[in-house]
Amino acid sequence: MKVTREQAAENRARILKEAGRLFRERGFEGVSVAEVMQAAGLTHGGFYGHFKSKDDLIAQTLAALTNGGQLEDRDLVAYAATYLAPKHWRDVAGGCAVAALGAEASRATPEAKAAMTAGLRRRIEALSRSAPGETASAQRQSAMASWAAMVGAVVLARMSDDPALSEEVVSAARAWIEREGSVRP
Amino acid sequence: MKVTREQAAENRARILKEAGRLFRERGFEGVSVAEVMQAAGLTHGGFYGHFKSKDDLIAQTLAALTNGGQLEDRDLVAYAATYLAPKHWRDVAGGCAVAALGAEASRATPEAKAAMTAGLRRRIEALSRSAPGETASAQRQSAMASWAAMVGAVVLARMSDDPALSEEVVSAARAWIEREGSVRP
DNA sequence: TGTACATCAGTGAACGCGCGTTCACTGATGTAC
DNA sequence: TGTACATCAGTGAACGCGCGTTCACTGATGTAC
Repeated sequence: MKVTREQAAENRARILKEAGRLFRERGFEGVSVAEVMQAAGLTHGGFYGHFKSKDDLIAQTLAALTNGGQLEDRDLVAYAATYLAPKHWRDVAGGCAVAALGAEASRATPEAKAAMTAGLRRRIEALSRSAPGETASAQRQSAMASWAAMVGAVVLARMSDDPALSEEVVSAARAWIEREGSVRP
Repeated sequence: MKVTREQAAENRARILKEAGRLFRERGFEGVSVAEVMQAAGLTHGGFYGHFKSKDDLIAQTLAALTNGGQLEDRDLVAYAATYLAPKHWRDVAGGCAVAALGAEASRATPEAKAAMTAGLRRRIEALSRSAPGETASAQRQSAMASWAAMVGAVVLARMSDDPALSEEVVSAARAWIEREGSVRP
């Protein structure tokens, strides 16, 4: 049964949204095309009308997750507080795509890596504006180091099976970023 | 054909070693049991004489990678310089298991997570000894934040398809850790 | 030390299953008149 | 505006393949005497 062009576009968007949740939750290879389609309320056969292949879906999902919408123009320290809060780092399916899929994306197709690289550039530029430092270059350096600490802290916190240790790690990263952000050298 | 007990132990060790390389390079689901056995110079049928299942192999590989041998008792700043050097972060198959498999390990079995948690504790304790800070607690906090920044920087550097950007990120993290390590607050 | 045999590490064929992908079909949409 | 038909988004059965795992078998090892 055919469907409105508008409806088809909505379906495609829903596929991407559900793929984003499922991939972050279980990884690219832990989710089948059929599962994504079912989550979007469709059957698996229609998938190839929207995407060339599963690899294509992966690349487009990453592009949507890391380059969709505009970045909140928030202060670096405030951003770190949100990013490192339990509400964010415990929410694997709804949280940062880099922390959940960064390592896997580096082994994915060139298209997937390109999407992640573009997202990384955007994030660095957004954080640089409020990062500590005398020069633009110093600000950029702070932004990159802070971003690395945030991503790493979430990876470590999720990897730990001890909630107290997880909390210690994200708190340590938050404190470090706050200290750098308030005390300008 | 049977084989010396000693030879069997060597075979088992070789399976773990090859699994470690392959898993870091391609992820848990990107490597088959048969590939691991072939890399170890054996056939796939013998696998279940050494391990209960593929999940068991994953857990034991992670345990061997993160808890095997003793940690180099090096200075935090020196350790960061090595960890963030191109020679290390570009070597996915031979490099840090946390940066390569941390996110995937958090979705793996409880045994796998337990191995990673134990490794995390060891690493934090080792780095704490030379980390900056007035008190043991402050040192521990520095060690955790530095470790998060190292892991995150390597994840980001590998994710980027632009070598210049990758280099920028690891250098920024290195500079940050060095600055904290030399200027005691 | 030498012999006889039970043990068991490793082999390779075979299994059932779920995966990504294809394809003939359906029927509502949207266009041409 | 109304009708006739081509289009094409979505369906569901089917495909070939590679995977994790099992199992009957082999033959060198290691033990009991």
